[in-house]
Amino acid sequence: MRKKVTLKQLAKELNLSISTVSKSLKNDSEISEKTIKRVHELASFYNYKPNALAVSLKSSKTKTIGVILPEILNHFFAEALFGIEKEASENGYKIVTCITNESHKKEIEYVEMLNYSSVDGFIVALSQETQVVNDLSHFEVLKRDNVPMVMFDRVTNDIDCDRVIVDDMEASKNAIQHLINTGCKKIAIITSISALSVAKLRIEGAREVTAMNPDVSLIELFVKDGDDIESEIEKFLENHNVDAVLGLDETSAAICVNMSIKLGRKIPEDISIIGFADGLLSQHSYPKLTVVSQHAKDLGRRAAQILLNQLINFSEDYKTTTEIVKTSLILRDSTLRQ
Amino acid sequence: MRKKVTLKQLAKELNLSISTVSKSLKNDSEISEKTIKRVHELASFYNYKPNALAVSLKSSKTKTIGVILPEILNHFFAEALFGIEKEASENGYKIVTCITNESHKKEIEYVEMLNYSSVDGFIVALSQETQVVNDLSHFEVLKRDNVPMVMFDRVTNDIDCDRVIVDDMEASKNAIQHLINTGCKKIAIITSISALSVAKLRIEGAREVTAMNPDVSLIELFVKDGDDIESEIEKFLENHNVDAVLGLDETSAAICVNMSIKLGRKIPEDISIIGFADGLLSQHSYPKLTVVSQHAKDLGRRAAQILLNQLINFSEDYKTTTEIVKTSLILRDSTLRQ
DNA sequence: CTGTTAGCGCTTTCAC
DNA sequence: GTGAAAGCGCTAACAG
Repeated sequence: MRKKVTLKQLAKELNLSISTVSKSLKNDSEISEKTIKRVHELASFYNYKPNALAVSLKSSKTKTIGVILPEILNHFFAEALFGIEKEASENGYKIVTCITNESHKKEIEYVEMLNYSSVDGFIVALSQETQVVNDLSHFEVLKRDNVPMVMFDRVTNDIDCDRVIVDDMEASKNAIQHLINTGCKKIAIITSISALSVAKLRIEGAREVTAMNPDVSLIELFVKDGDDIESEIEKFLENHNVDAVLGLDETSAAICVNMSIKLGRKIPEDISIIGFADGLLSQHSYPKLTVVSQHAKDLGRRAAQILLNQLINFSEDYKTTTEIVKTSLILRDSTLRQ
Repeated sequence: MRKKVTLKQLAKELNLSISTVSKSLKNDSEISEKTIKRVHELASFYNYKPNALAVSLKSSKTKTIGVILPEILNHFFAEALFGIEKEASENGYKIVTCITNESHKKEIEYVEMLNYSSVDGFIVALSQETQVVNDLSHFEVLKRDNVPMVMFDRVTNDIDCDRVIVDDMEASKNAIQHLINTGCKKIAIITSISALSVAKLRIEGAREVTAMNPDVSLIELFVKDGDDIESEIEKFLENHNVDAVLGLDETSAAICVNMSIKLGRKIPEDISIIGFADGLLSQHSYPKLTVVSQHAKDLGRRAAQILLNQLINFSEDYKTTTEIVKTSLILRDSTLRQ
């Protein structure tokens, strides 16, 4: 099928040895100007490109990063992937993308598939199932083999690796504090992802701030997987006359906006809404949603930078870091009282 | 850093030759039961896995597909990627994902990067710039080398390869016809991607149907790259008292909904809206948007299936096909008169 | 300045 | 039943 020019063929045609051709292509000072020129000319005539596989086998570097994501339809991860891909490609690395669909089993399969030896390192966000069952043996194997790895967003402290996260607790505190500052007294937090590490931190932050404000009450709605989110939220909003909602994930937040409108609640006069969301969803909702931006693209970029740094300047006694990317509250018209 | 067990080491430890070990692991009938057992035991003790690079170099198959996408933040492509990844991984293939960001130059770089020889085949959706300048030489090189390739959604007829597309013209016709059937007389088509092949087909379809209905008028708004889409659309809706809009891309459609509300137009009493959109955006807009679904996931899956079929049963005289995936109009509450 | 050689880890043919 | 040897395409140490 595909027949590609090799050093061997160039060498034969030029009546040179393979190694001379190889060195010439690298403009090795050992080789005469004239030979270098001849070699380059024939090489570009045939559009010669070294076989990446052979180079990798020799050098045991693939210039490839394995990226393991729980989802891709979620805008957060799409954006993170975008950041990772950008950083990687700018540094001459490719990425192979694996989507676990929140499955622990698939995560294990992917890690095993990529470890032999098609990638130089990993960037991973844990699947929901992995976080629930808390079985990390597949990553322990990687660490034992000293494979560079950085986790982002969905991380664990049980594996010693670099981490890039958002300060979810702080972000949540700020959001709740902002609601309190603008006069809200009866605040709801709503989410369908309460099992995730990130959601737990957001919940904790919300509780902490409300605990410090005795005149403010906090009501929590955790929609279970499989429940009909829309109707659960609608019911909840009907039964609890809250004056503010913090949606802990994009979907919950967007649904809160729509259901409030449906129930005839005026935003922001009757109800203030903030969401953890970055996506188009919130930019194009009406009214536009005030959001806690997690800067997913930056998270991804940063994770890639840290990994690339490890790949390029590897040293035996590497110290692991946890980097916290700042979130920000992006105020958008009219989901908040002034 | 990473020290992996090789056949060589197993062979040494077992006092066997490399080839015997290799055959044993494949349960070759030439080898004695006893040896096979010993080998398997030691192999699983060391958790031996063959080095993928070496296998690939030998077989010149990488079990990897190169996926070249113009964007990933666009839900359509995220969904297509999801479909591709799913199909690929179910068949033991990995994907390397490249995002051109609509740049022709990056597209060329990626194709060259992957062609030597890290992927077995390509799945590509052309970048906007490539469609505009219509320079396809990088793909011609691939075809000359007989590299399996399938294009989807953003395709060209100038390269002889498999294609998976949506019948954009038909879809557009159906949408416009639906608007006409529900009594709309002054219809607008709005888009910010008028340069793309897909948009051109949608425009053509709309024109064709309206031409056949003399009492219906069609008004077109093509927002240029770089313009402020929101205000352009707002201005347009203010100046043209249309009773229906077909948004040719998700963003345009969502903005039409929001701007109509902002301008006090009642949906669907004053204005009916349909959009080419699959995303959460439309599912969670309020009122929910009626959409032409492009079934992006199926497009991706199908593209992958066709490519995998080529990779697995390759024959010299392969006939190229263009497959058309059906679209469907998904009616959602209240953006359309009944 | 150029060539020989060994080797990355594996598969496969051919001897023994 | 088992092993030696060649080769995938490349790099690099070492000879000449």
